[in-house]
Amino acid sequence: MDCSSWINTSLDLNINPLRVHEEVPKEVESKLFSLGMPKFNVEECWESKRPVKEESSDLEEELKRVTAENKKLAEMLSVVCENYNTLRSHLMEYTRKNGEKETSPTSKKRKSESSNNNSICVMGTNNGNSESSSTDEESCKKPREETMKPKVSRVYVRTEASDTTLIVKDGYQWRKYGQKVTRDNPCPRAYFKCSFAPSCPVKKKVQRSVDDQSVLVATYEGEHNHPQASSQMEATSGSGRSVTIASVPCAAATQTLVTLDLKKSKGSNDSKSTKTKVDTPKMQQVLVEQMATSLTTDPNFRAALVAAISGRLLHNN
DNA sequence: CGGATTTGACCAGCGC
DNA sequence: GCGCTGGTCAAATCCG
Repeated sequence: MDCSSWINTSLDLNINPLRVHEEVPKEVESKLFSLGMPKFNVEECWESKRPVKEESSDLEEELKRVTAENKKLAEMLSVVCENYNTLRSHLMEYTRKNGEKETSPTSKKRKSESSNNNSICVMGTNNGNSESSSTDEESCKKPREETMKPKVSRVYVRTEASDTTLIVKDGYQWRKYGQKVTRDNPCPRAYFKCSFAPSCPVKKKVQRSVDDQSVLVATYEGEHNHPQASSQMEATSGSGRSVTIASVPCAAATQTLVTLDLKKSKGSNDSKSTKTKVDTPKMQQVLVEQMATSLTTDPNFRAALVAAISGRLLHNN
């Protein structure tokens, strides 16, 4: 996976050379300050180098050094990305294995359901991106048979409390086949089957949360055996809500709560605004902040960054 | 008119 | 065994 496709790690160091002799660009300064970097004055850096302006060889040397550091930084960043991707894939694999372990042979239908909530996402990011299929429709109709239990994930979607529809737009096409009022919740539960592919065994239950009526709880059972049909969905669904499900492992391991306020997207017709390739914008933000924090706590990185920026300024000049 | 949704009936698991 | 409950079916209805 190419990490650059979903997180822009570019430091965007191409600062306008015209402003070099004036002051540090406000956005750069505020960015560095927000990252916990001490305010530094490029002017001072520049001035401090002026006495040696005649010694061009020194400058060139310095330039080479800074360029090398810059290159090194870029390499470090790519290594960090690689490590992150490796860890992430390991985590996904572990989560999947854990899920299979927990969903293995259970004889009783309802007992298995209660112990099967192995994957919980609080959405925004719900899991609809599974590729493999473990059961067919027939096995779903005969839960007593010794079959692999379908993977179960849960997704929480924030909507307007006044919105009575139980539609969670997740990139797949669903056909409602039933609705039931359950004992523990006065709000009806809606039952959906994936209608994009006739053989797709995935089912979805949607019900409002008892605690918070503005939160829809969508429970997914099984895994899709076809690609995501988000484009079709966006064209056919009547709901204004739009959620693109990410393949973030629904993290029974981390139980990270990420909510997506769908009210914002409701007013907007731009379906792309909530559409991300992998993660939700909030997840991206969290990841970027984590990366920024880990990087800025490294004194070596700070020094290298200052050198890289000043070097770039010199280079552009 | 065909596909999607609604809704009452039916079935099966589970606890007592 | 019986009643409760969740899940599914399928006829009726709706809607584009």
